[in-house]
Amino acid sequence: MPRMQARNRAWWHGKFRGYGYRITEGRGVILNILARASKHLSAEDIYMQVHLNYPNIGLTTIYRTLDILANMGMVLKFDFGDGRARYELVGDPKKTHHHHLICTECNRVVDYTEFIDKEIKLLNETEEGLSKKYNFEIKSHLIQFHGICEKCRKKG
Amino acid sequence: MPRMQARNRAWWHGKFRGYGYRITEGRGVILNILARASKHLSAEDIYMQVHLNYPNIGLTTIYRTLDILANMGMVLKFDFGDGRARYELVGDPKKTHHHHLICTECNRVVDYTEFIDKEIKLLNETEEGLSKKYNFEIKSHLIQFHGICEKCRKKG
DNA sequence: TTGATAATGGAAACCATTTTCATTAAGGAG
DNA sequence: CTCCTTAATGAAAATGGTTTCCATTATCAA
Repeated sequence: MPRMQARNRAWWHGKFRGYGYRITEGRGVILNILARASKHLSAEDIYMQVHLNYPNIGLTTIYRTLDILANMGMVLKFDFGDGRARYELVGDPKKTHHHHLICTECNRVVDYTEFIDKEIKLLNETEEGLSKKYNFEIKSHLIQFHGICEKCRKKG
Repeated sequence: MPRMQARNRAWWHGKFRGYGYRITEGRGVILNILARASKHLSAEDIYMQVHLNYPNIGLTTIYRTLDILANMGMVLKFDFGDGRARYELVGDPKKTHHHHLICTECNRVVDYTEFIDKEIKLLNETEEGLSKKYNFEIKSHLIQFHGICEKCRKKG
């Protein structure tokens, strides 16, 4: 693997440095793929894309990188019920805050951003109330709706 | 395993019949344990309790029963992030509707029922809107808050 | 440039869950 | 109640996503 050029500092270098992590080519590649797709990728999805251009980067590195990214809050990890975790890069909260509609038959996932304003308001109130009552430091929330998607409804 | 007495019909027999499932001792035992605990049990938790009095009921049966219970809507299946699914018997919605606060450090789970009224209202509106817009038949929702619990905060 | 050590990859381990398959038992028909 | 079809079961094996191990490589502070 070629040596990283220390010259061009990518947007994510600062954050990595702040956490004491080293800057490596593999991490950059994974972040770029996440940034390009930005939604719903499984570890293997990422691995396959990485492998096209960097066949010597292993699946283990994908998992390890996703793990530290999740710990840094740079990616969100989801479970849509199909036995593999999915990862999304966290972007500008105002633009990208969304939740998921998950089809329990075909596992299709629809992102929605509607009704988010009201939702955020309620969530903030709830978080505040819960934090006080249970002395819980709330870091994030998860909202999903489960049901049958359009295509599966038509099928049967 | 002794033959089931057909005489005393337990509360769940009707539902099972309706779905074409047979009434077996193992299923009754599992349902009783779920009804007694009613929260957060993993398949193995249930297996261990079952095993005390019914050592010939296998883990496979636990999984299979939980699966059909979930399909019938009699139990909810949760993922609290520790790699094993948890199951809760569904009770009277008005009494038992609750969501979870999950500690990302120790995996402790707190149930909360506060703020549920407002939440339900918003949820209903959102579900209605989403159903129309995406032609999605919404069956259920999942709300979780993640953070650090009281004990872990004190630890440091 | 160098040295300490973090990061890596490949293989093996892990472990919750599912599948297989031979056996048992539920429950409708008679 | 008895018979018979077939759903349900248990033990063992398989599965498959994720993690661990460990020897090697590469980052980066000095």
